[in-house]
Amino acid sequence: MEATAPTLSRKAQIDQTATALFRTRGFAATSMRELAEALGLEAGSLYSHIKSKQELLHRICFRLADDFFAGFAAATHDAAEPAAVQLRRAIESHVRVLTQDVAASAVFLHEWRHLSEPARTEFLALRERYEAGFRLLIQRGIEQNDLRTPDVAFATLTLLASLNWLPSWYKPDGKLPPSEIAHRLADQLLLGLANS
Amino acid sequence: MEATAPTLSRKAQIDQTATALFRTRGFAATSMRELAEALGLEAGSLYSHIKSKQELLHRICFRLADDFFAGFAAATHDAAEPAAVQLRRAIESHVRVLTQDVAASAVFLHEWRHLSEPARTEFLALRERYEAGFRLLIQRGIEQNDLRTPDVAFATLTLLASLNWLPSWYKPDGKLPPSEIAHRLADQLLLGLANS
DNA sequence: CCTACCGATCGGTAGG
DNA sequence: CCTACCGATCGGTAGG
Repeated sequence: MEATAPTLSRKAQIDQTATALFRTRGFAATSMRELAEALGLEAGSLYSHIKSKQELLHRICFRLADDFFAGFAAATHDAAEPAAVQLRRAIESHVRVLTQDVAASAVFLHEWRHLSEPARTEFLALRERYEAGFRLLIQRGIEQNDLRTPDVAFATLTLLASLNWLPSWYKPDGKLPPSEIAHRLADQLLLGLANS
Repeated sequence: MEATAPTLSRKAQIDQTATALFRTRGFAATSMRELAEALGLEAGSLYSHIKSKQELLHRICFRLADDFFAGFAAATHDAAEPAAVQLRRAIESHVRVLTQDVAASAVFLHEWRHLSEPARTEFLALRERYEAGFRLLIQRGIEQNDLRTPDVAFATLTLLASLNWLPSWYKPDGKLPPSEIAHRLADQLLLGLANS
């Protein structure tokens, strides 16, 4: 019956617990013994479910990357829309992915550098491609006269930076629902803090 | 005569090299043997200059904290100025500290959680106090009718987030001088991306 | 999934 | 600043 608790496969349980530990203690500072203990088993037993510690990090980082790309694609699917509207949708999608699994997002944002090669290089290429998507939206928004900025690349980095700080303070049980957070972030970034 | 290279004390050399390693590889993943090798000596020899690995992290993090506070105090010294002007100065000061030593800034921003207690708690209290300073400026800017935002705490976090992403892409030899970067960041954050 | 273990490496110290 | 070393812990494996 197990009414409330969702039944996760052992592998999914390991992923989830590893994500939480990597987030709070960092990848390098988390030992496989800690992870095993958090799951209530012995260190050696982990290896009947996973190949290595590195594999855990790899799966976390690349699953998130997939989610970000899927969300971006959906947000910009309607080519008839103004770029500024697509940008707003893309911001909301980005926030949705971040808030859906804050722990995994934090690992994605801060622990990717511990990926071993060639995964690390591959990861950076994906991230660059994702940023390029936002850059293009801002560029087109300027051409359509809806946006303005002296430096598109600069503006893109700043925008994503504001969004990516979210996992460091967002609490899933907070009073603001993710959609409202996304809305406010988009407003603040697009309209600024200055009055008129 | 050692014309160009500044003569650093051995301890300062250790700090500097440790900062660079902690930044690129992370605190936990950096071994004292790596650090020693980068300095051209044996691991054991480090301990005639420092007490522990932890001491290195502590010094880096708290020196930066001092710099941020000193800059903020100078930026907001003139109580006769409108809060919005003080805020702009504080943003510029923050960017100046970040760009002055990007490696140390990155360690300050990402490796502080490896501080052992009670330093870690003390550090978080300092950070909270610093954020409160920005929050107050934004609050007063609203009262003086120069700023607007539905949520001051939210706006403060977003603003600092945008600034704090800088060490992850800033290159000291880039074409934009720090003052210009500060100016653009302040503009983008205060005025937004939207046209009119 | 456990027991028992491997070689490697860790932060740090003693003695010079 | 080096040599030589300490106990502890690391990721991972063999065999069951």
